[in-house]
Amino acid sequence: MPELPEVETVRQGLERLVLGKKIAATHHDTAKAFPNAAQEVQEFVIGACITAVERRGKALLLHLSSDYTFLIHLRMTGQLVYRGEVSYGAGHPNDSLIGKLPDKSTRVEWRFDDQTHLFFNDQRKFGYAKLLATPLVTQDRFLATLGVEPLSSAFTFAAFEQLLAASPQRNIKAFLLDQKKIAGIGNIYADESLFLAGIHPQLRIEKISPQQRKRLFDAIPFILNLSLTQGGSSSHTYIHADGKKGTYLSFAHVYSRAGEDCKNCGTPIKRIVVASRGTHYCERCQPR
DNA sequence: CACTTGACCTGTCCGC
DNA sequence: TGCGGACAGGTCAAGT
Repeated sequence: MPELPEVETVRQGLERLVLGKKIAATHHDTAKAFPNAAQEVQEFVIGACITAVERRGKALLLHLSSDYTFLIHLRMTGQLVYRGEVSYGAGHPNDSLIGKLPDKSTRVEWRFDDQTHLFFNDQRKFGYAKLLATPLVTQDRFLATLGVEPLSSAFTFAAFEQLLAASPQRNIKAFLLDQKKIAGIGNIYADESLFLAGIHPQLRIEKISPQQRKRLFDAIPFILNLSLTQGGSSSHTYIHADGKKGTYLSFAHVYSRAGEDCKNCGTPIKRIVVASRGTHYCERCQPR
């Protein structure tokens, strides 16, 4: 569920909380979550400092002073949570923080030399944190094929139209979810941007009018930025780097609102399956 | 080759 | 209350 705004919010939190910290130890539970050899970790991680925190699509990059980089993907339920020495008691204003760490969902733990910790928690074990030599990061199979960043200056209407023109037969929702076209849109923001653009999620791209294309092009950065200003969307598994929750879903237009009234016209929001994903839309505002 | 589908996991919620 | 089944979405390998 972490999509671009959630991952970017985590990135900003990590930049504030762990930039410059020196790694004293690491611990991990499964080879899948952290596939590197112990020898490699000992040599390039222990004693190294975090020099930069970058985001590409939904992936995070923790650059180290050793010229190695952790490529971290949260996938569905991954969380990166920093804990200092402070412990919050019940009833404290920060009681929205998830509980004591590490817990049974902890996959990786980084301990810094000031005795604070960064935890990578992942209930469903889809995510990973892998160590790569920094010059090889851009060659990673996932990163190398990622599409345009929708909040960058490279995402122009001309570029968007060119991408659409290359997939005339595809339905628009599957296109939006394809990270090789545009990087960072997931199920929530695909549904929300299609609602704002008034486009049916199953509409084939060749059937989308020039006006609708422009509305969709405008809606994508609009909705991503709106969510970003709210600190990302919230579900029971998404959490900030400091352990607090986001708020966006509380005012989603269609996502997760099946059966509820459309905020535009009052028609009940429908839920269908498109590209194997739950898909929410208003059949009146988003005609086929 | 472009695209679609099922698998990967585990916790939660709903109906019986 | 317990239990089975649907559901949650990001990406990749396998299939069309």
